[in-house]
Amino acid sequence: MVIVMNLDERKKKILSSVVEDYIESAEPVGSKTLVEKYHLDYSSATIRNEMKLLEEAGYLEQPHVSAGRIPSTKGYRYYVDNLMKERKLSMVDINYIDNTINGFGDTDAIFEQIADVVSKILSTPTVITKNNTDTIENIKVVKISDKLLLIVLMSKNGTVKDCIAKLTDTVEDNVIEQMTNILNRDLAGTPIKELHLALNTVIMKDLQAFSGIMDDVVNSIKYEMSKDMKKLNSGMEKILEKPEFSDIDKVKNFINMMSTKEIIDSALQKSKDNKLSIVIGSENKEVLLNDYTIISLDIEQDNKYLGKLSVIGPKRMNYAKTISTLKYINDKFKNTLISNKNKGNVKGDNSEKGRR
Amino acid sequence: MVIVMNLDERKKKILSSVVEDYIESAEPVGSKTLVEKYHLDYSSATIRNEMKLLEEAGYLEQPHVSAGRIPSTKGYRYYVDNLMKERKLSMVDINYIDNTINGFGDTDAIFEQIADVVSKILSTPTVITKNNTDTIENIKVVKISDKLLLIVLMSKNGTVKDCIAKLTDTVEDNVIEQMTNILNRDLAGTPIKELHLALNTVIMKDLQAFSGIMDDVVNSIKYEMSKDMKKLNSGMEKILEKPEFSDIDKVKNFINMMSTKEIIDSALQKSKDNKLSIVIGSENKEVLLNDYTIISLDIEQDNKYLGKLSVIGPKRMNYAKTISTLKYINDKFKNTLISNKNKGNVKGDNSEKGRR
DNA sequence: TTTTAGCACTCAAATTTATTAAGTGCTAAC
DNA sequence: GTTAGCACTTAATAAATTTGAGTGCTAAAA
Repeated sequence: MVIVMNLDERKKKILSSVVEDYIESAEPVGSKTLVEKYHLDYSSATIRNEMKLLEEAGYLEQPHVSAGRIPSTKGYRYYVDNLMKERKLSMVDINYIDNTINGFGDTDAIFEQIADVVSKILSTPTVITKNNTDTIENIKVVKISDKLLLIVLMSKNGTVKDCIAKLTDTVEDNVIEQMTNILNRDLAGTPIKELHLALNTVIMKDLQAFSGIMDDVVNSIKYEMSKDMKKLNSGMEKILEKPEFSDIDKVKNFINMMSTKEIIDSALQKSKDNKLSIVIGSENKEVLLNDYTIISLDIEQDNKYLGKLSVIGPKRMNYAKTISTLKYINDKFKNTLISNKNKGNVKGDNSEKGRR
Repeated sequence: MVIVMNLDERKKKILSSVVEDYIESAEPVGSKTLVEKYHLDYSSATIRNEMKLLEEAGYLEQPHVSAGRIPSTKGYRYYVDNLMKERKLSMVDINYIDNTINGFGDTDAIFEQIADVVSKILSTPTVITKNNTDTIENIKVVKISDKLLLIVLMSKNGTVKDCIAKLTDTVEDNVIEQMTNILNRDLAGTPIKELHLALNTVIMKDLQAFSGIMDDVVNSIKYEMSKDMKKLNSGMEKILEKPEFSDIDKVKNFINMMSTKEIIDSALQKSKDNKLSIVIGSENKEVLLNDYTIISLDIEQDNKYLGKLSVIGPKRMNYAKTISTLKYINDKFKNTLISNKNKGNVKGDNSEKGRR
């Protein structure tokens, strides 16, 4: 679909240098800088001619005539697709991730930890979108005290979510059992995003008799499931330090945009096919996001799609580092977290060794 | 301790008008504005003389010689203590609160809802500090599946908190029972803030035998209890619109300050004696907070102290509205939320009526 | 044909200067 | 005690000036 120009080696080198310098410095890059800093064995005049051609081909832009060049969306795209070198995550970052994400708590808690860690490392807001195509597999209701029930929802993909229901009346054990059975019968297999609706139907159809208790239980479930379908993470403190946010209006617009669920929602729905999706600047249909890049990675486990981890920042973001961070998190996630299969196996291995 | 000047009626009226106008407009208030807007039956020259006296007495300050006056910390203090009229919360706000806070979820979830609502109404960041002098009353451990335990912690004050522990090995029912008994025996009465320490002791002393499972359980509890002892709430979007944040450095400093746990921590510990505490500007020992006011209200229920609800904003905050909002929340809280006694009573009343 | 030195030109950003308007303090009269 | 009137101060705004980074083009060199 997109026609990729054939760039000769020198042009590639120049483009890649401009992108990398601009990512680092946030200043338009001039011909002199390129020659000096990136040891291009040509005079600045030659580089200037090349840059002009690159601009005419749409890879670079010039904020104004007496400024250096900055990459265009097309330039970033070419860089990401063809020029960028994979880089390994630094040991500092690896250690930080390993020591911070501990796998305690329910799925949401772990997602939150991940978003936190990614924000810290990349100095960027991070959003986690949970998979709401996942379906309910099993519901348990546990009586904690006279008027407190604990409801545990387990999904097909193995995530766990629980909520507390405070009852207005006391309730008999056998009532709880009946209720649990009905809930399981009617709700098993329901996609989480349809749970809201399904609960209404269930109440109408089969749970009239329990209406007193059910209101409390159902409302608790609804509330728990409805909240933070998208988990927005701060990371704001650090992104504000970036030079693109030296303008107060940009700060406000960005913060507002990030708080507008609809914008973020629609932006994140794009990447359906690819596990790693990179949407740069004007590639994003939402105009307000045209100055930003969103990089998302599907989080999977045992080939089950659990959700999407997305990073939102200025187009001038460190693509290489972002991608390697996301990938590292995903690898870690696959092997250690939420499911305990592997953790169990490791222990199993140890005990076998011990046995001989 | 503080010497309160005797201000005559005219001075009081002027001071109160300056404070209220400045709270509304964020601009230094001049003598002419006062005469016109607040119908003071004197010429601007007279008002100027009075303002000069008020400044000399320390109630007002002048940003520069050709500007109007703004209230000093002492001026705000006098206003809050002596001049401010209590105002009722508007019906719009009351409805918003009533419709948004629903009482579902555990204590943390409800606190979060409250912080959210307060932020929205006051356009200000809101912090909730949980009472960590509360003690553990009862611990329940529920087996959800082979390798999943649900641990429910109930405190003396009636708050509930739960966490999920993922086990590395399967566990027998009777083991869970034994473990639960030991946990309850050893931990009942432990203050929540000492739980971390106490857990270590318990493991050392009585739970050696269960070490395999306990690690997971204990870590889960620890993690759950350690996180968000202070729940910081955003509300940032809206506070940024206020004119004091038109300077980008102030924005950054404020956001950084709010993210620095220690500062907020120490600032909130002040108000020990009073249920409603107001710390204005330089009354705050933390220098970074000298431009801000913190208003906190103890949240209580059945005379039990559950935590503190605090609002942080510029000195120029709407004191009357903030206070009435906090009070309304607290009243609501006392009667409806967390505990279900009242809710139960209401239903009971209904059924009695129905019975006749 | 490709590269480069050299120079005129452009334009944003920084700096300086001028203008404006809001508000005061003081004096002298009411 | 109050107030009209006026000189004075100063931040904010606008306008003018300077500076400097970087370009594009031309013509000569490789």
